[in-house]
Amino acid sequence: MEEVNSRAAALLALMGELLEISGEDTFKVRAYYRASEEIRRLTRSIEGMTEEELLQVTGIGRAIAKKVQEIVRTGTFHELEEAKARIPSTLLDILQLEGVGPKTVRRLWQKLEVETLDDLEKAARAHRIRGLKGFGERREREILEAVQRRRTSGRRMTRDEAETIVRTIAGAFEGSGFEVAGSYRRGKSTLGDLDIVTTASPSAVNQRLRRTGCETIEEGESRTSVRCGEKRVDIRFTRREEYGTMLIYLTGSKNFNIRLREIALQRGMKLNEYGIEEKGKGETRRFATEEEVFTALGMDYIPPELREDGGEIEAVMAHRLPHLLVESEIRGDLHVHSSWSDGHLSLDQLAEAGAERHYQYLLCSDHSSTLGIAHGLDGEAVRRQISEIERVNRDSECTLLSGIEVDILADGTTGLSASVLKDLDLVIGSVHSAFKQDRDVMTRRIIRAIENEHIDIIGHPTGRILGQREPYDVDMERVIEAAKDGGKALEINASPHRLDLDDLFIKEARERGVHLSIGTDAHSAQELAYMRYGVMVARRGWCRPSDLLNTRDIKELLEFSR
DNA sequence: GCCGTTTTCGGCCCGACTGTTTTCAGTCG
Repeated sequence: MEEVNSRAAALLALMGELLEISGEDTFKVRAYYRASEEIRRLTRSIEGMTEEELLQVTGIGRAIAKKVQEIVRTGTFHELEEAKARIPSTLLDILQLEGVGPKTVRRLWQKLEVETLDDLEKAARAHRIRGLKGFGERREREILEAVQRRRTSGRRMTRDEAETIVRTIAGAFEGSGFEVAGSYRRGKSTLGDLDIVTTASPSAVNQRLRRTGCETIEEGESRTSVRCGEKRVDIRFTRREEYGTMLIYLTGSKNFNIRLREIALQRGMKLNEYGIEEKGKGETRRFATEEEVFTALGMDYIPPELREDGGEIEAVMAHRLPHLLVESEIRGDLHVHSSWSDGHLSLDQLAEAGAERHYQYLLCSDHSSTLGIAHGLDGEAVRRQISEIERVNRDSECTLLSGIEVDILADGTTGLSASVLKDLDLVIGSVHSAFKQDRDVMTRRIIRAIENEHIDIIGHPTGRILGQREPYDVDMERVIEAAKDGGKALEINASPHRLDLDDLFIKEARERGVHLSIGTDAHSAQELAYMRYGVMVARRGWCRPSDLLNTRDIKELLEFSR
């Protein structure tokens, strides 16, 4: 959120990592991680917060409150600077390796003077690691492999990449059900690995997995891990009558599980992935569904997308969890391209594809002509497209709305003139050039577009492309404020390569009452199905149906643009 | 380092799996 908040969150997390390597008490380490997470999620700026106000935030006590204030004043805090002087920061790269934790990092550093990935690779190749007590040949080889994997990949998966892997291994579960849990089920935009729960028999699955071409990492009766195309997949076997607790456990998040188990303890129960044990009774109650588990804990059901320990537990206790948007409430897609610019479908085919998805409308939003590569439309082409859309709409179940995705030029003006834009049903303004502008220039550029009376929606507001391009430097705080003042909408771009806005900004915009719209940015009929990703991140941002323009019927929608 | 309808001190989520262990520490989720 606020720049200073993310800085403080990063520094507190860094402190946690350094303390881990120093061999500090794990509870102290956890306290830093917890405080970091809380500050990252905070919607107000820590700048100007008093110590007493900071203490109101759960997970922040006297000591961390003072450090936070020191960060606001000086940009860092002295314990952190001391720790950094003591511990080489390059050790953090080693800590990130698969199978390498803080104790290992510390020993490699102190015994073998390993400080960098290069040092580690050399030590492994020279067989110096196997000489350490507690390490063997095998461990040395695994460390070396982890270093090499880091060098070749390490990038997180997009959701469509994850789905490809799921399709590859689905055959191994044939006959029995399986469900992808973990961050996938929580609707995260990118995924580090995949977690699968199944009631299938371990031996059958293990045997079939070997034929999928995935490499086995470990194999057991209750858990098996494989690597498919460099990505790790963890599979947990469970009995049908324990499915509910196992699914909760494997869906996470980790912090959510910790909170849930703490709540169970407070109520005299012990929760694990097999069930709930009433304290002192020694007898475990089992649950086939998640709903039953939440009920047993005295809670309403919490949808997976909210399970981040980001306020949902407090909300559910107060019975104030929002009714989240579901995909069937979406009445249309508010960002699609046709063959008039760089899309694959004609206007007739678009209308047909929309009707197949039972949509009332599709916003046809081709590029404007300033974007050369995309064969954009000029004013003349826009006029011809409008009359062509009128023709298509005469006998189509799904109405095409006339629109454009107009470039927001470097100075904040638009790539098409007002005389063209005024005749369109809805106008999306997007940044497609000059990404390197500094924060203030970029922010003012986008705000100028928001203030343009003809622009209704800001497309992919931060410009990120997952795993490829960082967001441009923009103060979303100010953009959200401007969108609120101007009554304009911010887009949730549902392309799995963008998912922009992200969930935290969605949540903030929603809380401030800013309109949001979901657009798939589809260039083909299949890509209209990206809507599910958009709904997923909207749910992660706590969106109710009324927060989205897409749930309006066509008449209400057009009122928005007036 | 944080926290309190058990507690202002003494707890802090819980279990699977691995390697090199002769009884368990480290890592992971």
